[in-house]
Amino acid sequence: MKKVLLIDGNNILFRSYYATAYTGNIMKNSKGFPTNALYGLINMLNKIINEENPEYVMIAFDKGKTFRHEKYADYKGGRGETPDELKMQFPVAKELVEAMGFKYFEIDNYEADDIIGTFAKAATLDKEYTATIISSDKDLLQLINDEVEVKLLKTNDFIRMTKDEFIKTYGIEPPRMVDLKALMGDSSDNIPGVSGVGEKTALKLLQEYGTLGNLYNNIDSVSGKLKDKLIADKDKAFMSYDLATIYRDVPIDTDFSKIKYNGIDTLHYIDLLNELEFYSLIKKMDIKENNIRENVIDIDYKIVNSMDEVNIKDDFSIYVELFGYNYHKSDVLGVSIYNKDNCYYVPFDILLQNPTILNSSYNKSTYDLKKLIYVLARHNLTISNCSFDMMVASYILNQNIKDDITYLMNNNGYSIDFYDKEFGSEAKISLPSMEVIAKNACLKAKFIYEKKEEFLKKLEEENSINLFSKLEMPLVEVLADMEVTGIRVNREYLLQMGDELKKKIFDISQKIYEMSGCEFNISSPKQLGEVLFEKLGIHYPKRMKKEGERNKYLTSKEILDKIRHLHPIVDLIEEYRVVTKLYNTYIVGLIDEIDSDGRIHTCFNQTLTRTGRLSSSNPNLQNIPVRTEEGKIIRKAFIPEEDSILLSSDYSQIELRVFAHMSNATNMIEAFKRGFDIHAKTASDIFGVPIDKVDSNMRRQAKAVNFGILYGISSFGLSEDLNIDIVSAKSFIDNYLDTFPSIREFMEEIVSNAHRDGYVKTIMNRKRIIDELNNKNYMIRQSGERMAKNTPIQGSAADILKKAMIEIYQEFNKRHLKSKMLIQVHDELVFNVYKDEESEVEKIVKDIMENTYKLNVPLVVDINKGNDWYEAK
DNA sequence: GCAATCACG
DNA sequence: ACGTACGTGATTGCT
Repeated sequence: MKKVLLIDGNNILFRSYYATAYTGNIMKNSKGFPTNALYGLINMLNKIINEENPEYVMIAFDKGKTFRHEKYADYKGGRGETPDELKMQFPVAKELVEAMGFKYFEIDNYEADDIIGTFAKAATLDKEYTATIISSDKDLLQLINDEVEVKLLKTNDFIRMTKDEFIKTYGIEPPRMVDLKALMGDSSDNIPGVSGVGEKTALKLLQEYGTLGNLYNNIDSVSGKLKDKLIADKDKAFMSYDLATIYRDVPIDTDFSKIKYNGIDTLHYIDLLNELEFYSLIKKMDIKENNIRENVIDIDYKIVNSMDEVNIKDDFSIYVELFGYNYHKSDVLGVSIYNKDNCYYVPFDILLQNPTILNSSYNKSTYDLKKLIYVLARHNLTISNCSFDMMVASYILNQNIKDDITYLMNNNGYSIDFYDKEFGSEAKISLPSMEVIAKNACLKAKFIYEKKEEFLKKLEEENSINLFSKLEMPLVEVLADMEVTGIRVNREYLLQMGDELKKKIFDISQKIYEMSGCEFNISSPKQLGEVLFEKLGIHYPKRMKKEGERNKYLTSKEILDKIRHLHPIVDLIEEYRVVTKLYNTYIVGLIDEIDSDGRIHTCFNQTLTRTGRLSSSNPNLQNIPVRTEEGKIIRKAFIPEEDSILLSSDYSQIELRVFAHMSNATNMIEAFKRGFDIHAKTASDIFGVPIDKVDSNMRRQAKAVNFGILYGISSFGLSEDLNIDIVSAKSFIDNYLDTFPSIREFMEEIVSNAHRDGYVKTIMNRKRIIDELNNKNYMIRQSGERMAKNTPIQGSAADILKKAMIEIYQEFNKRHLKSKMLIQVHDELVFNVYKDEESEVEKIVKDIMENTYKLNVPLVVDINKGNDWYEAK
C-alpha cells in the first residue's frame, strides 16, 4: 500500500493565521510583510511529514468564486472578508510548498475540498493507495471510507478519523456527514440547514431514517413540532445537501506518480526562509555542505602567521572562536581583531607567542566577555580595558533575544552562518577550513565594532547605561572568576553514595515488579500510568487528558499523593522517583562534570533569564537538593580547599523585604524593622489574633499567602497550595488585601502602569518588556499581569545581590584575600574561606550584603560555616 | 526535539 | 467556558 497525503492548504493557512492574529500582533519581517500564517504552515507541514512519512503528497488551495456561489449567493456569506494580511501570504505559501517539494493544485471555481475529494476518489478506485486527508474541517469527513481517513487537526494535537472511528463517534456512516450538514446546517459556511435542528436531533433522525431522502419519504412518521420544522425547511435542507456535498470530479490529472514527494529544494527553500527572516528554521535545517552560500557582507581580512604582522593603533573589537559548544570544554581556535584600519584573524598558537595586545591600553569590545576571560584564564592570560560586551548590552535592551552572536547579526543585517551550520551539530561537530573560520570570526568582530555605538546609544535612550556599566559589565569579571575558581568536590563520596543508591533502586524495582505482577519501565510515565490505572485498577483521581495519541494518565507527584492510600505500590513508586532522580542527576550528573583539577566549574549564565536573575548550567549548581534530608546529603560532596572552610551567606526573606519596600506596606515594614517572624505577624494581622496566639497552621497559611502575593496570586493557585477550596482561598486573599490596603493599591498600580508602558522595571532600572499584556487571549494576558507583578520583586532582589557580589569581589581584591566567592543561588552566596581570613571575610560579606542597597526595611543576612556545603547550610 | 517530571530560589 | 502562582535546568522516554 502506498500512502498519499491530501492536505487542505487553505485550511492550514487560515488556522495558522488566526492562531496568532487574534493577538493583534501579527508577525512580520523587517520589510513589514506579514509572515505569521507562513510560519505556521511550515511548522505544520514539517510536523505532518514527520508523523506520516508519506510517499505522495498534494496540497490543495481554493481559487475564485466556486460553483456553489452561483447556486446560492449567500454561500460562505457569514464570513468577513479575508484580511489583506492573510491574502498577501497565499502566493508565497504556494511558492513555499513547491520549494518544500510538494505539488499543489488550484482550479478555477473549485474549492480545496473538491480537489481533495477528487484525489480521494482516485485513491478509492485504485486499490494500491490509501489516502490521509489533513484538515481541521469536519466537512471532509464525508470522504472517509476503507481507503481514506482524515487526520482532523485540533489545537495541539489531532484525531485520526478512520471509518470505524467515525461510526463510533457519530453512529452513522461517513457519507451521511452530508445529510447531517443538510439538516443541522453550518454557520461558518452559511449553509442554512433546517432551522431548529442541531447536531443532536439531526443525528437521531439519521440514525433512525438512514438518509435525508428516506427521512422526507417517511416524514409522516415524524411527530410533533419537529415534523413541522422539517417540512417548512425542506427546500433549504436539499439545497444544503447540495452545498455540503464535496464534488469529486474536478477536471484534473490525478496520476499519483505526479505527486510523488521527492524532498526539499534546499536552495530555493532557504532563499524563501531568508526573505521571510525565519532564521530559526534555517538553523534547524540540516544543510548539506554544497548548499552553503556565500555571505553577503564583504570583508578584507588577513590570517597572520606572527604577531609582528598585527598592526593595531587604536581601539578594536575582538572575538574568540572556539571549537565546541561549551566554552569550559572547548579548544580555542583563534581570535579575530577588527578596527577601522585593520582586520586580522590570529590563530590561537600565534597569539600565545605574544599576547601583549590583550593588555594594551586600547579600549576593547567583544561579544561574551566572560567566555573570553575564561578561555584566556585557562592559558594563564588576561584581558584588560574591555568595557563593552555586546552580549550583555543586547540582553539589557531586550531579554527575549537569544544570546548567540549569529542570531544577533542576522537580525541586524549581517548575514552569517549559524555556528552549527559552520561547525555541525553538537553530536557531529567537525572543523571547517581555516579560511572559513577566519572569515566568520572576522565578520563577527566587524559587527561588534560597527554596531557598538548604536547599542550604546540605545542603552542611553533607555536610561540603562548605569545598569550596563555599573552593574552588569563589572559582574562579568566576578562571574568569570567564580567559574575559573570552581568548587572542590569529593568524588569518592559521590561514588560511594552512588553505589548505595544503585542497590536501593534495584531493590525498589524488584518490589514494584512483584506488586504489579509485571516488569515494566517505571521511569516511563506512560507505562506507569497503564500499570497503575489499568492493570492494578486504581481509580484515576483527575479527569483524563484529552484524547489523541498521547499518554492518557498523568503520574505526577500530585496525582500519586492522592492515590497513595489506595495501594502500597504508590509509596514505592515515589521512593523510586526520589532515588533515581538523586542518582541520575546528582550522582552521575555531577561526577561527569568534575574537572581534571577535582573541581566543578559551573557556567553562570548572565544573559538568559527574563527577570535579571542568573542561571547556572553544566552542571546546574543552583538546584542541589536541600529540602529533604535524603537529598541534602549530596551537599556533603561539596568541600573547601586545603586550610579552608565553606561559608554560606543568605538573605533572609529578600523578596518579601523588597516587596515591603516597593509597596510601602506599613505593617510589613514595621514587622521587618522589629525583627518579627514575618509569616507569624501576617497571620496575626489577617486572623486578628495576637502574635503569640498564632498556631503553626495559621502561620503556614499566612506564609502561603505571602508567597502567593509575590507570584501574582490567584485563588485557584492558593487553593491548590493550601489544599482548600477555591472559595476559602478567595476569601483569604480578599481578607489579606483588605488588611493591607496599600498592597492592593500597589499591585493594581503595577498592573495598570505595565499596561500603559508595556514593560515593568526593577529598582535598578532593569526593564522587562511584557508583550503578553496586549494579548487578546484572556489567559495569556492574565499571565502577563502576573509577570508584571513578580518581575519587579524577583528582579530587584537579583539586582541587589549582583551589586553585593561586585562589591565583595572588589573588597577581596583590595585586601588581597585568598578566599573566593564560588556560587550564587539567587539569595545565597557560597565562599571558600581560608581559616586565617575567616572573621575578616565573614564581616565583609555580611556588611556588604546588608548595606549595599538601602531599602526602607533592613536587609538581614545569615551566615553558616562548615567543612562542606551540608554543614554550611 | 518535545513532554513529563522534579530539583532549586 | 476557560484553566490557573513567578523564575530556572537536567534527565528520561518517546516519536
